[in-house]
Amino acid sequence: MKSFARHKTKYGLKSSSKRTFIVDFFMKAGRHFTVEELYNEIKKHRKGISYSTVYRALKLLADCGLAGESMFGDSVSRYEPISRSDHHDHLICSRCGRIIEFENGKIEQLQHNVAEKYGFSVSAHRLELYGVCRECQRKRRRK
Amino acid sequence: MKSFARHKTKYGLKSSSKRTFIVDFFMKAGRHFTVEELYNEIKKHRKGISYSTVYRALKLLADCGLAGESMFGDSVSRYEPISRSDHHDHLICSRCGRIIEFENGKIEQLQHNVAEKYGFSVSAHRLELYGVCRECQRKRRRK
DNA sequence: ATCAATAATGAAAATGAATTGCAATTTCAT
DNA sequence: ATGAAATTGCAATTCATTTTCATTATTGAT
Ligand SMILES: [Zn+2]
Ligand SMILES: [Zn+2]
Ligand SMILES: [Zn+2]
Ligand SMILES: [Zn+2]
Repeated sequence: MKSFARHKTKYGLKSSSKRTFIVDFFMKAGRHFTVEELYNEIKKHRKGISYSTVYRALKLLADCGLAGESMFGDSVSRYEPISRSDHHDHLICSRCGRIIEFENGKIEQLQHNVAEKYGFSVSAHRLELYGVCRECQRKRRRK
Repeated sequence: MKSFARHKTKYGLKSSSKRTFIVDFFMKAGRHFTVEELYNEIKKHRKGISYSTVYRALKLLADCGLAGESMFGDSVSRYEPISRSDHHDHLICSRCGRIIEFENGKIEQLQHNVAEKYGFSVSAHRLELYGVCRECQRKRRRK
């Protein structure tokens, strides 16, 4: 990832094949991971990378702004790659864990209005809709 | 609280003056508390109530649907009394911790539309705007 | 009032994810 | 190649949450 290289210089980091592997894998995957999920996934593809290293790589990406960190109510942090100014919110299936991303300009605008009304200077927000996804609803019906 | 008494019966609970005190205090306070905050607050008004008891009372209220539980990104659960069908969302000041509640019907409607589009059956949602509140912005300017 | 059954309580221990300390290893500019 | 500095693995620590368990309190029945 070119942008990670940029940050690497900026923060005086040294390169490491392990971290590179983690970063590449994560950025390419383009989906959400807990530290443990990413650790387990990476373990399948390359031996000898510890949990700590995965953890620190994700933290680093989050600090660099290349990864977003969020907790969907279960006290476990989840990370996802941030392409570049691609904001989105989440639909989370309580049954199967599926995470769907969406973006709604009108909602964003209305949020802005609300913040303005209270004199708030908003730097971030999160909108999460919890429920049951279409597939899980179907499964349930068939039973 | 009448509704708590109802649930007490339903769940085969016995009454206890300590728990009653906690529940009353919490429901009347009408604001957000972490377990520790409520514990400390209650300690000022009545001796001999342990952290465990406060913790369990809050959990119970949450199970009964009389308290809402949420985590505002700092990995600490916060509880707030739920009057009855009073949904609202939050503005959270990252500097002073102030929590402001708001409700916006248009946003709620748009959320509903989004869920529908993806075939999601939504049971809950959370919308949190993080930033700096009006007061903190003023303080900062004066410095 | 007494008794048994069961819930509530407090204090300590257990949990579980996040985070850190540290010695060993690797990177990299010189 | 050398040394300063970063990276890594593993164990240890942190910190809120949750559970355990011995003790106490509540409730209904006798
Ligand atoms: Zn699902
Ligand atoms: Zn996402
Ligand atoms: Zn503030
Ligand atoms: Zn609230």
